[in-house]
Amino acid sequence: MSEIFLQQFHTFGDVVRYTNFSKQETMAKLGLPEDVTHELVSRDVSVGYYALVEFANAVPTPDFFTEECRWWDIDQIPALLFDHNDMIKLALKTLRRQLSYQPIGYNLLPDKFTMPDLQQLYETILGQLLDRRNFQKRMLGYDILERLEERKTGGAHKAPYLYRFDKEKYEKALADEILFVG
Amino acid sequence: MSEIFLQQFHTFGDVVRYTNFSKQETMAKLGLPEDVTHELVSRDVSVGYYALVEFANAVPTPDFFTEECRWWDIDQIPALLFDHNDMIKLALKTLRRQLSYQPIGYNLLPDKFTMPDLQQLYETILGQLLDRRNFQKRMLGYDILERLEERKTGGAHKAPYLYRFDKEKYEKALADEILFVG
DNA sequence: CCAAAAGTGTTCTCCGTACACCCATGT
DNA sequence: ACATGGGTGTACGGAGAACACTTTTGG
Repeated sequence: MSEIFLQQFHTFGDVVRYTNFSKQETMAKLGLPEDVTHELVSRDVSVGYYALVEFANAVPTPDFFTEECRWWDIDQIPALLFDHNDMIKLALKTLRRQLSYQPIGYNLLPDKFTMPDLQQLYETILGQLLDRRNFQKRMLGYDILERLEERKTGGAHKAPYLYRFDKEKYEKALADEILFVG
Repeated sequence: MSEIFLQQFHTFGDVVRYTNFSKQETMAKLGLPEDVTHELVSRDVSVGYYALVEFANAVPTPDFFTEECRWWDIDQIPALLFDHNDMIKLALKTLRRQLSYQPIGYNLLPDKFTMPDLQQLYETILGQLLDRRNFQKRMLGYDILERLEERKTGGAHKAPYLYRFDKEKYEKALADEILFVG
C-alpha cells in the first residue's frame, strides 16, 4: 500500500509501561526470561503513528513475538500487553480531534464518492451521528471538494451527487493545519 | 527547577537529518571521524519537548559535544547542527497553537500578577499584540483566575488589579485539553 | 493639567447547531 | 402510493474581533 495517511501522534517512553499485566505475566506471555535488571539499565521507547487505510486491503501479519495479529472493532479490543491499550486510546483521541478541524478521507474513499459516503466515514471515526445538512455545509466550506455533474445511480432512492477531492486544495489544507508529517 | 511545564511535541527520526550543514561539516564541528556507514546501520531519534521556564532561573550548561549553550532570542537563533532549527520552529508552532485554546502561565508568573503581565506573556509567545479588552474577557472566561482585592501599586499610572491562578481549576483545565503528559 | 495605562461594555460577524420541507427512486 | 434517502435554506446562539469612553496616577 502506498500514499497512506500516516500521522505521528505521541512517543511513549515511561520507564514502567505495564498497564494490564504485571511484568511477570508479560514476560511469560512473550516467552522471555524475566530480566529483573531491565528497568535499571534500559528503557523502551515507542513512537506512535496512526494510519488511515482501507482495512480490507491491509492484511495484518503477526511477527515473531505476536500471538495474533488481526483487525478489531475499536470497542472490542482485548487487554493488550504493555501500555498498548493506552496508545490506541490516545491515537483515537488525536485522530478525532484532528478530524474536527481537518478534512480527511483522501485515501479512504474511492476517487468519486457521495456526501453520505463521506459522512459515514466521519461518523465511524467519531463514533457519533452527524446532521446531514450541517455536515455538508462544513465539508463544502473547506473548499476542497468538487461536485461532479454525475450522480450515483443504482441506489434504492434519490440519486446522490458524486464528489471528488481537489487534490491540490486538499494538500494545501492539510499542510496548513498539520504540524509535522514525519 | 521543579514543577516545570513540559510538553512533548514531536519525535524526529528521519534517516537524514542535516539541514544547515553537510554531514562532513557536521562531523568536523563535532570533532568526530566521519563514519560513512552510519546511516546504513543506525538511525538517530530525538524526542522533542518544550518547557516553559523563567529563563533567568535556568542556567544553560554545555555538554561535551556542545560548543556553546546559552539563551537566544527566538528571532536570532543561528544555524544549528542537524535539524535543530526545524525542531525549534515546530516547538514554537505547537506552543502557539496550544496557547490559542489553553491557559498558560502558571510557572512563568509570580504568585500574584496583573492582567497586563499575563497579556505581555501571551504577546511574547505569540509574537503579536492583543486587544486588552478581548484578552481579559477570554482569560476570565477560562474561569481559572481569581481576582484579588489588592492592586499593584508603585507603577506610574492607574493601579491594576492583582490576580492569582486557581490551582485546582487550572490543573483541571489543562487535563481536559492536553492529550498526554509524558 | 496632562500623558499614559487600566477598568469596563456594546456591536458585529462568523461559525456551529438545530430544525423542516420538497424531490427522486425502487418496491 | 409510499417509504426511504437525498437535496436545500432559515433561525438561533455563542465566541471572537472591532472598537470608545472613563478613571486613576505620577510627573
